[in-house]
Amino acid sequence: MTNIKKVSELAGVSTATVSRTLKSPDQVSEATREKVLEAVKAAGYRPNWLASSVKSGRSNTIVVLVPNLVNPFFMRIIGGIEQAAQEKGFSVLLGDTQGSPEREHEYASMVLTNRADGLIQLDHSFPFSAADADLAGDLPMVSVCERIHSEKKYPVIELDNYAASRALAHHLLGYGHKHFAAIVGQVSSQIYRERLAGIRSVLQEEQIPFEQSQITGGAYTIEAGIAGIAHLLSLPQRPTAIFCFNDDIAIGAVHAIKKAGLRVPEDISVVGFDNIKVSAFIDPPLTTVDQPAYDMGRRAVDVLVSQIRGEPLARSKEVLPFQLIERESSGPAPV
Amino acid sequence: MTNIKKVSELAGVSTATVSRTLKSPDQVSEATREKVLEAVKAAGYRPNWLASSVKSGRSNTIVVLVPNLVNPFFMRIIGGIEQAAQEKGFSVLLGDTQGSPEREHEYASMVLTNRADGLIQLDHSFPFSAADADLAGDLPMVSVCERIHSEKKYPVIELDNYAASRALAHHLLGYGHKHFAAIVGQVSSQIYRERLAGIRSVLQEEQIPFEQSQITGGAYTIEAGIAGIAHLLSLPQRPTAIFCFNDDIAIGAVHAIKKAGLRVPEDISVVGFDNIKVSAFIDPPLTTVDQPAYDMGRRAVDVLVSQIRGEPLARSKEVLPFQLIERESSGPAPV
DNA sequence: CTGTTAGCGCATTCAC
DNA sequence: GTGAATGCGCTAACAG
Repeated sequence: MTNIKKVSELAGVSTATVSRTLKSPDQVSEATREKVLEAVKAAGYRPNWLASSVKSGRSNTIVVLVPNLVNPFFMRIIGGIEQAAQEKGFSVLLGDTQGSPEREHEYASMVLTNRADGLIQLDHSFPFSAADADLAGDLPMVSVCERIHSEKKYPVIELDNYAASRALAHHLLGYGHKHFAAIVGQVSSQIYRERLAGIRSVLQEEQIPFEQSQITGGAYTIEAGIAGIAHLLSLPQRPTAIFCFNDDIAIGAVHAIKKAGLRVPEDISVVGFDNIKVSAFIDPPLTTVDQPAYDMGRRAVDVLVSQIRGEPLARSKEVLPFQLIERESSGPAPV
Repeated sequence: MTNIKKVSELAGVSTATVSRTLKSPDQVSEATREKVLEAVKAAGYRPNWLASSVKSGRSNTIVVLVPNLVNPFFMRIIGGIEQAAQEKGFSVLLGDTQGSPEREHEYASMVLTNRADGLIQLDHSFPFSAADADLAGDLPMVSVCERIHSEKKYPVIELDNYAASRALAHHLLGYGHKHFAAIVGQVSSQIYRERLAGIRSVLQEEQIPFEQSQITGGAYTIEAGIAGIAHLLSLPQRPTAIFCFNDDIAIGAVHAIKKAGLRVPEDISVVGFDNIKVSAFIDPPLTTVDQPAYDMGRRAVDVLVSQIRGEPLARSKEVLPFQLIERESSGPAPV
């Protein structure tokens, strides 16, 4: 272990001077600076990050809690987080929770133990358990996509889900659809409520019924899309247009519809949310709502870091713009 | 900041006793243990991770270098890494390099500065630059999928690419194909060479020509698959079977072939590598080679952690089994 | 501009 | 079984 002391001896100066040479070179004379830098090089010295962090009390690290690593939508968010974090001198600790409260708790505790300075929550079950009530006290935390259930207000970066689902509904209405259905993701969530409310508001304006039996699903997975179609095709009134609450669900739905011998969009139109990469390349390409995932990640870091620095935050809710991407999985209602 | 001293005062004992109560409770009498634990609870004390790590000199953290977060294959590996790391008490720092040598360098340096104890490389360009020659000296490091170019031998967890591509080639030969092509990923890589060698070996046995003009591509992306098809369809002799070097390329290829008015597999068979989730649900479902990504991640952690602990490693190369998944994107050669 | 001193929070000697 | 003292590696305050 080559430490600062060894370098100081090598350069014939004090350890303080070595430290200064590296942290604030302008406080050191040209001559000694050169001497020190040479010694640093000769010794192959790198300052021990752990030691500096103990002093400052800050780890310049943030934890990202994500329910599922394989969802490309989350990963695009994390890409934005990573980029922004690096620009600000922060590292990213990955917290794959798999939806487990114990794991969430464990990762959240890292902030309490100075292992990290703050938390970005891509899941939405915080505060996880009763055991975390204390812990939730004063954590620097930002939520992406989903508001956090807690007395304390945490900032949130989200999409205008209400408006986005209204846009999708109008898009499908424009094609003359009258029989709708939805395959949703996690039910106990803000997203679920807002998107459903958006759809309902439009259909009510048009006096089109939308019953509970037309809503199915429960997970953001391809399998949920397949199972959802199985259910919906068994209904007495088969829907001609289906809202899928993310693109994975939509991919499963398209797959199942085609497997059942029906066509997309001639028999059934399918629309999704997220605009993941592959959505443009399946058959048919998916009509979906583009979410600026990368930017959401970047903004989350901005907000979190100012929280960590104790700066007052301008607004606690940030709504990013969406974009309706019309592709070929939606079309005129069958006659 | 509630520190160990505050707790010791609250419990009326020394800081050493508090420390012991938490680290090795059996060295403390029942009575004082209870007293201390009560004080810990009352103060809401959590040991400062940074401080303990300075002492031990180990951060129990590993860095994962990944070229691209959106590739679901990598993310499955990282899922395995995360799981195994957590079981062993390690945290995972995410290093999204985007293929940039500067970033790779920066992340690799973290190990030198005690910010992390070791490195898992999912990319394969180490040692990144000349500047890293020193750095490469004695880094605990494991490579997944791809051997590292360096004098020093680093352990590697990989697939038997040679055998896997031979299996694919035999599969296609069994369907009577005689005109082959390949859309490859990164060219300067072990994977490229091994897979191509596997294909070549089988085709040579059958006296089937395989020229350089039948090999195209250069990136592991959907776009590369599309561009590859554009090239291959322009050849005088159109191939009837195409090896894609990952599923993303294959998805692009299938998309482009259908867009050109041809059918998969009736006109052209397409096979991939990786078996990412969505491959089973596109139209047609993809014939591909399943790589045990999750297990690869787990094994990588096993090997890395024993390296960190200074244990001698049994073997420096570990080859995991593959599985040929036959689906509907491959079929009889057109007559 | 530079060296000395002190201390971050904790864990590990070594005494008792 | 417990406490006092020491030091991890580094940086900040204070002298000079």
